[in-house]
Amino acid sequence: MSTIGKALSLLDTLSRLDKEVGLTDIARLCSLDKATARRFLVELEKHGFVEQDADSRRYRIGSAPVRLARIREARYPFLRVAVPFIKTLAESSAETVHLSEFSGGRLSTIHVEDPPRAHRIIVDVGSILPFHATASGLAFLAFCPAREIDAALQKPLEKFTDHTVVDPELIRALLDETAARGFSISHQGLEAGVISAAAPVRAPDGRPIGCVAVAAPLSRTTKTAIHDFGAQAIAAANAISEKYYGSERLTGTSPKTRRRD
Amino acid sequence: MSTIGKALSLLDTLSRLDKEVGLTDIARLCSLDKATARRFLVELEKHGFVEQDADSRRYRIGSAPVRLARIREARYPFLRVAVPFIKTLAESSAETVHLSEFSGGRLSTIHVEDPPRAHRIIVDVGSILPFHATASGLAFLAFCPAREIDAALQKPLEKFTDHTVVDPELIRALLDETAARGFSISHQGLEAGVISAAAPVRAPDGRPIGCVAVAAPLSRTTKTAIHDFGAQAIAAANAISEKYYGSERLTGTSPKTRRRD
DNA sequence: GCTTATGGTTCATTATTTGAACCTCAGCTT
DNA sequence: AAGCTGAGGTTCAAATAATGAACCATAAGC
Repeated sequence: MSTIGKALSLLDTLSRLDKEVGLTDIARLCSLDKATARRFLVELEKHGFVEQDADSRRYRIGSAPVRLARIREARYPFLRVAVPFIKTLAESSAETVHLSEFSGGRLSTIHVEDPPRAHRIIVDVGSILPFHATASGLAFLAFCPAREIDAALQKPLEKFTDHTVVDPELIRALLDETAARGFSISHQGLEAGVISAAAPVRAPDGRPIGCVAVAAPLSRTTKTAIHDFGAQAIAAANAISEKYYGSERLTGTSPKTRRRD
Repeated sequence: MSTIGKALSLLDTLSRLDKEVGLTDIARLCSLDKATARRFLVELEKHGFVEQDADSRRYRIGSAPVRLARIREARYPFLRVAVPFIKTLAESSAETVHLSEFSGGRLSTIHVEDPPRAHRIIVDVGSILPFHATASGLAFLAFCPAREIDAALQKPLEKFTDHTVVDPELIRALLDETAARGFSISHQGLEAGVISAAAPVRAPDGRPIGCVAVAAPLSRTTKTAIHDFGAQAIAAANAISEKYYGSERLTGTSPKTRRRD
């Protein structure tokens, strides 16, 4: 892997920890030599991507990404456009609704809206959604070109719960079902006791860019209810897509041409 | 410079362009070979930091920073804490108020609130604020350790307008004045016809982390008014600092120890 | 159909990255 | 207090990855 790739992976690793870490820890977590990790951290710090606490000497994500994110959102306001729809859906479903985006080969949660009730599913911003074990992952994959599905299913598939489907052929069946229905269902795929439904937000060329997902406690969720959530997720996802690309393409370059896949 | 540094500089350069650019342009702008620029872009793209438009083949900032920024803001909610104060100040002053943050050796605008009137100063999110030529820059420097002031004044100081002060000794006088008064004034330092006042947001150890600035058209701004803006900027900056570090230090590591400078 | 752009690729040369061993310091144990 | 442990940080020869001139492919303009 290139040096840049390793440094960005370090940054990624750092971002997934829920606390600041020391040099030795981050080096171990990234399987890097301490000296190498340090050089990366120093270089990343120079550019504001990490910060070192003056007292504890531990490292954390810096503020440079905040600047970049604001520029990105000013030009491609995915969150700004999507969040109102997520909010509405969280209210109408009275369950946790989260929005994910595909980036760097993975699907990550970029926004969460909690419903105003005590018993609800907790999803963290920044968490990674495995393709085979989450409603979002399945909804995303189901609308990807075949070769991307193949690639995803060739990787080792972790069994998170007793219910996680890890047989590639069974997953393909789920994907077909999802593609036909327009939304996916994950029945305790990542965590026991949680059921969720998700639908992809798609670019004008059909390629998915992220997902809208509703997550509910299995105990209070009927088959009818989850199908209803799925239908609502489709509606929200399509509304986001329309609004995002509708206003976006005004500044875009050539909306007509269609990529070959 | 290290490879990582060069790649991050490329990312920075890309973020400062107000449109997508092609490979040849970005390579030229970064003084890199085309092949090198391309390898950087591919690597950055793998991690979601840049995106390539499928049609035009041009590059833009990707969505990875959005994820990182949300994690950073969830843990160190500078924007979330600061924005309400900036909004209030924009209303009470009826002028443009912007918030900057020190990151990667530079002071960059991270939020702007426009007042509801037609004739106002425009500030862009992401713009860099030169230390010697802006109210924010002066307010920041004035509260930095002496050696950082020296370092800043040793660099070539660009003369943006006829009024830009570029003599290091005169700037030192402005900094002393700023330190004594608590806020800085920039009289057409960066752009003709604009006057602004700024105050630093400071960490518990006294080190500034960013600035609150009010920018107004010179034509309608009296000396009394600009001093009033300055006083309001101090109040806002202190309120931000208190709220930010007040809640922050609960999860922090060791609030008592004081760094030596 | 030629010219001149563009984006993208190759591979021998070159410069950077790498990491084992090292230092220093703070806290803990005996 | 001496010794130990593990932290962050540094060094420099060896190993590896970055580099860029020259290349190809394609598209637009003439």
